Amino acid sequence: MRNNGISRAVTKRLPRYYRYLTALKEQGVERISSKELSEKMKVTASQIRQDFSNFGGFGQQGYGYNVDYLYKEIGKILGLDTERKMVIIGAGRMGQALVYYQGFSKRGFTLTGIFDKAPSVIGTKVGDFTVQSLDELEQVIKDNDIKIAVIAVPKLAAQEVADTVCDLGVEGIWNFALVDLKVPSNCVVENVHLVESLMNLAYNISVKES
Amino acid sequence: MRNNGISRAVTKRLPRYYRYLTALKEQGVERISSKELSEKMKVTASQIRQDFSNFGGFGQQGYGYNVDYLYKEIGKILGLDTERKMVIIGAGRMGQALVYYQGFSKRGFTLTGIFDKAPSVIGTKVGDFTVQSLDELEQVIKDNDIKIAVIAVPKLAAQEVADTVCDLGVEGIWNFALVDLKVPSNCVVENVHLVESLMNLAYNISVKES
DNA sequence: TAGATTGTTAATCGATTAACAATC
DNA sequence: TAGATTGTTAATCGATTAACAATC
Repeated sequence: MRNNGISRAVTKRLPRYYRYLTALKEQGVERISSKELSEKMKVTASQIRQDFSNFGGFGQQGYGYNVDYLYKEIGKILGLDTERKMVIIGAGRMGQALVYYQGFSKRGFTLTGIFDKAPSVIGTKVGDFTVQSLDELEQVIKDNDIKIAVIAVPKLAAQEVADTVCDLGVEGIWNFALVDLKVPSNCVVENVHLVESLMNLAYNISVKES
Repeated sequence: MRNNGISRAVTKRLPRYYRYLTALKEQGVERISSKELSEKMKVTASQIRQDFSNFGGFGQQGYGYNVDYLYKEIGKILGLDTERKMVIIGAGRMGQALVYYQGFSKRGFTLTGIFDKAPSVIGTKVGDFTVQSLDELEQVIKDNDIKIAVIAVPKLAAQEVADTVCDLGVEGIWNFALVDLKVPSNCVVENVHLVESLMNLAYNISVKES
């Protein structure tokens, strides 16, 4: 992938564009203008054109955007054309739920294993996977070119796990633990802080009531 | 709750403030200045003061902020002082995982039931709960003053569920389905779109590699 | 060609940061 | 009182929207 220097405000919108384009493709729509897409997505047409132009622009004057082409290009930008292997660390409820979670594999994310340190869960089955000991993690990451580690351990254990996997060459951490992880620059973190999302909901309910 | 008109950029940061204040309280810290907090949280002190001043300001010149007081006030703003009952709709993997998810109950969110329409799961146990039929949902929501519905059904079923619960007076939807829900103005939605979060991670990995 | 719609430049709006007077 | 630190105003920066020439 080439381009950096593109603002986070823009890149955060890409997955949503991708989702709408997926739907359009499924519906057999061939082309779409920024205006039509803006109506569907409830954003301005200007923003759509501005966003895409960051990556060079994918449209054609007088025509609009070819859905299939745009879909593929955004997929490439998002790095969905590369298969990335990942492991889940922590076989608690969240870790287990993520094993079963669809939507990964469709998008080039391949789950390779799930790990825990508790002897009581090591060796148990979770879907098609057998929970492995954390002691095996190093070997598995090295042997399988694992790119993503999903951290689903309690918050007090999370930083240590992050240190370990970054050391082992993992490039990205999908963090479900409620802490801000410190990672070296070779590693990026994406947080999923569920409680904070729920608090935002609570806030918005409170405001609405006021 | 009183104030609206506060920008989303600000309110989205409140849960993170709350998290840091919880930790400070646990550590027995009594007071903190915007400068100290800014160093911990890696934001500017200016932003912290600006954010809090939206709600009237909680500090004292020359002293800083009283941790306990600030913690309580932000809790109030977030609506965490009110107990809110919620139901989970969809007893698939995600719905089940959310039943077990800690962190709710600590924050004033009380789970009251889990529902599904598939006869094969109705009646089965998930933790302390028995999965109920969707047919019972209306009665349960009405009888128990349910404020929040967690939608954890497949995307094609999500809008219909949303229509139903909004009709029944639910005030907020915590949506795990990968669709943008249309809801009336008496209802607010907070989305948790996991695949999109994972795509953001993939993007950031791609950029880093470039 | 005429109409449509892009990509891009310019204008506006909002959010963040800096500065400082007020005051504990 | 003197020092510290707030709340707030002003300055800057960035993101969004509007406008339009370029062009398919």
